[in-house]
Amino acid sequence: MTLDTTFDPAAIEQRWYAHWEESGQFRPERDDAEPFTIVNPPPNVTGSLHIGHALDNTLQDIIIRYERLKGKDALWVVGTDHAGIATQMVVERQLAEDQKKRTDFTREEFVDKVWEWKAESGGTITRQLRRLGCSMDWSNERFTMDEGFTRAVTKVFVDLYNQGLIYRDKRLVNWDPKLKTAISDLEVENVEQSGHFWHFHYPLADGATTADGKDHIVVATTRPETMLADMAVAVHPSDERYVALIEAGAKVVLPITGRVIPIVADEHADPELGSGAVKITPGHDFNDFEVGKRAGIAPVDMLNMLNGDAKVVNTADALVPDELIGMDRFDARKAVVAMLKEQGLLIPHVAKTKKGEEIEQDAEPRKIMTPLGDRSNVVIEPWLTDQWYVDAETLAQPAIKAIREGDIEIVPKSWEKTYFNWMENIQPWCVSRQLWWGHRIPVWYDDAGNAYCTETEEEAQAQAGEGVNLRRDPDVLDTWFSSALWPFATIGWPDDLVPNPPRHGEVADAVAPAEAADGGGSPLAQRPDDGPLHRASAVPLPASGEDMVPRPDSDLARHYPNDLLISGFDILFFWDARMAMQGIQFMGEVPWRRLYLHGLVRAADGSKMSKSKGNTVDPLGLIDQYGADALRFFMAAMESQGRDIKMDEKRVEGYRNFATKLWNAARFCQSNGIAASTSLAAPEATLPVNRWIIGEVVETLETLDKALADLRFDAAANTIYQFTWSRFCDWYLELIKPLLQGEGGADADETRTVAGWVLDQIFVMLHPFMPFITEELWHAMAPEDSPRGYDLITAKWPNPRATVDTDAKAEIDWIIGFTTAMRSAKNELGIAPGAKLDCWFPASLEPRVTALQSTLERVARIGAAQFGEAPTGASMQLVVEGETITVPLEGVIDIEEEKARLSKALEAVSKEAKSLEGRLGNANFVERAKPEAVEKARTDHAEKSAEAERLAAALARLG
RNA sequence: GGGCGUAUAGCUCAGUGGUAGAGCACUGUGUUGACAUCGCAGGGGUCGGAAGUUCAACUCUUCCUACGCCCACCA
Repeated sequence: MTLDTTFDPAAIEQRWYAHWEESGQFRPERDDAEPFTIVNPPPNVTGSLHIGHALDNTLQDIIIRYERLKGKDALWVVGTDHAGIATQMVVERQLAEDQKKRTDFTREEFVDKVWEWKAESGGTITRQLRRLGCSMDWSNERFTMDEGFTRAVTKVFVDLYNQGLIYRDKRLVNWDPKLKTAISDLEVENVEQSGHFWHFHYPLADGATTADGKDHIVVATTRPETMLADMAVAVHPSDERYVALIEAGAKVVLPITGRVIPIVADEHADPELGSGAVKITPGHDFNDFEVGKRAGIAPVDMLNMLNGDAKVVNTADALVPDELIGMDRFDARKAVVAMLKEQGLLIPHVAKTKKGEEIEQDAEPRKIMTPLGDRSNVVIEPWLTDQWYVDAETLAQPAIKAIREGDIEIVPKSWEKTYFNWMENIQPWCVSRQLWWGHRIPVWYDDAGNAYCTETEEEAQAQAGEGVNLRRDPDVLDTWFSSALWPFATIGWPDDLVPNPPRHGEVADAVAPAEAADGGGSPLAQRPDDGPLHRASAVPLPASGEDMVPRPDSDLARHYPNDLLISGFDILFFWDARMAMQGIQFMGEVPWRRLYLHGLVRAADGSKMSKSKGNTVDPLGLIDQYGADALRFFMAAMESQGRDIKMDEKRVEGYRNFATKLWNAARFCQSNGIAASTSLAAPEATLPVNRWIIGEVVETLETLDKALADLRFDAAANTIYQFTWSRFCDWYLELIKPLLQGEGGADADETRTVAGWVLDQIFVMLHPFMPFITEELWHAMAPEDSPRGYDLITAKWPNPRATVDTDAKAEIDWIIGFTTAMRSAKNELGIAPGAKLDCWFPASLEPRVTALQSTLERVARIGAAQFGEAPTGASMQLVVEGETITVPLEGVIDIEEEKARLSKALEAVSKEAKSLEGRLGNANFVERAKPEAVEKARTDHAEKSAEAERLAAALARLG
């Protein structure tokens, strides 16, 4: 197949991707091969491919293609996430366009609508991943709400419940008043906003006074409206101003409503801050909640004055003024301040104007760290509700240990500290969400409020007793609760679990696979923990992995633990850490051996890309313009560990040029009768240039393997780039041109064979980075008479079985050195680059130069070669590896220019020689430095001195 | 307040205990059949600052400065 003169990525990308996928090559049958597994972070089903996905998936695809080429049973698990809040919001927005809202429908109707939406629009991102060239196993594409996954989620919830690791609790949660759901700590973003800081008086009850004779206590707050739900004023137990009040059991009268509340002693109050007294609103502040509990207030008794919309409602004591009821929290804030002011209890803040005048304000302006919901972007309200919590602290312990003991390697290592810091201070994880779209919590309540947590309603009914009225918990689970199961629930858990063989029995494979796979009499039905599910104790049971194990022949057994997880550091806590916890809990083993964390792709100016800022770069646009291969190569080349990537479109363009370069090199080979070889081993070669390039392949391969083993994507990409362009194209192809142009013969045959072999090695080594162009060329360059029987994607990684030929390397290095010196000298002296110049070589070089005559004529543009003592007179002199080559140029060059050129070179070399001389003259260096360093300094010095002498001599000859 | 990261050529970034590299940009030059999405040659950096360790520091240590990120707290 003759290659087109231009390379058109769009034309080949679609064709090859479809072919790979249709022919099942993303996961070829390799039952006997060593498994290698990566699970893809499931993108939100609502998502479309953004630049961060492009990075994340390119890196994974490079590794998975590399491992596949190395012959492993490489599995890249793919699927999408149901993305509870995000998806529900998308569908609600769609309803809003028709002037409808979620609550116009029943829950079932709405959920059906979401499924409809998913069926129609949920495939966007998976199509886009294909455009990037990602070689995932689509035959097992999963969804976090598909049937099997749902079973896994339910089982995990029930198991954790039975183990006492999931419980229901009444406490403050982060409440999103816009989405009207609880969210976890991680979904809250703390943003600094300008706010106010008010001070006011709480009059002391019963005529009491403070130690300094005041009849009130000053409190300060940024949220005055919550004072209506205050339940105490706290002071530090050792605060002299208030000890007497505490001892006397003094109280304060809450302004506006006149409710009398106690003064309590609590270490939380900082005597150094303000008055040292702090209002306590246990129902609306996380710190106050704790203080309240210490003061003996049970959560059920805590006053709550807001509803789910963050509007004022009556507290339990009905002590909210009527005119505030129904008011939004921010309006209530203004109203409360106005009331306090009216009662003369507001202490004005004295500020200075720019002119130095003092003015009074109601409050001190202040920067306040404000909690915002990451989805809704509204201020989060601490709100007292019943929610389901996961005992994250217990689950975290083995996950911490796994990193400490090296069961999981985090790359780059610097992230370990962040991981430990978070895991060691982990808080209970609120997993219930007041949404309709998601995994419904598998808990049923009877009319008395007893909870039954079972996998099915039937089981719950059985437990509750026949005829008992049951009502299912309306909440769904946090999306991350389900995605935490991704590494094992996508590959057969829990269906492929079988009871652990008896520990004392010598028969390890007691369970026949066939029997285990049988659906009806599944061993699952007799699992040991069958039976009453209301466990009395909260003592953790053994992890499921200890009594149930993966069936030996299953994917679950084979591909868990996964080998590697690649994710952005931004989901380290959300997802990675939770996978570590759940993986260990349910599989008894870490989810993956290595965790690679990459950074963010930033805009060209270094700012964070965001839709609202309008500075996003669309990866699909880049693919359209430069090709998927170029974008992928960019991502790889820019991915150095521990650093974000700044978008640089010029660089993407550069890698498009690289693809074009390779295309043209292939065209050149093709037009010269070179076909890519099908031999794994390097061909036999006699010519230095061929022996040299084989050695270069060997070295490149070593460097590349090392870089990929270390997950140094940048080093890997640069290695193959540099070899292809600077070695193969710039030198090897130029050096073999004269050999190809002659009559033919043995040398030409050998060269065609070697060139074809090297080309083949490039295709394979480059394939993980640029899968499309390499697959295209790999087929196009196959010998006419023996087309490839299989595709590059499932070909074999290079194994040249050759070594570096040092003699050949020395010779080619000399050619490169001589050619470069010649070109440079000509350029500096203003001699036409094409001018063929006769040269006088030292007699010692006669054999080499004679053998290389045609090559040197071509690349270095030499004319006649003569040997021995050069004639005197105006000449250009080249010093190459310590030997002088004279190029007589009587009448052609300006002798002064040549002198200047040589002087400059001499100066540079002398400087280096002198520096080395100084070092060698330092006794401390010679005595204390490593012997290799001293030896190297000696040889370098000898070399530089010799070169300096040569240059000096050359200069002298010019008079 | 705690933690992490970054600072190297005009720009974007690699890098190593032994006197600095790439791509782009820039300058000069070249189109007698692979490629102008190209070739050849070249200019350009006291490696953020200070001190220390060392025979030797861009590299290791400490401190400082600037920028960025994460976590916590601010009643």
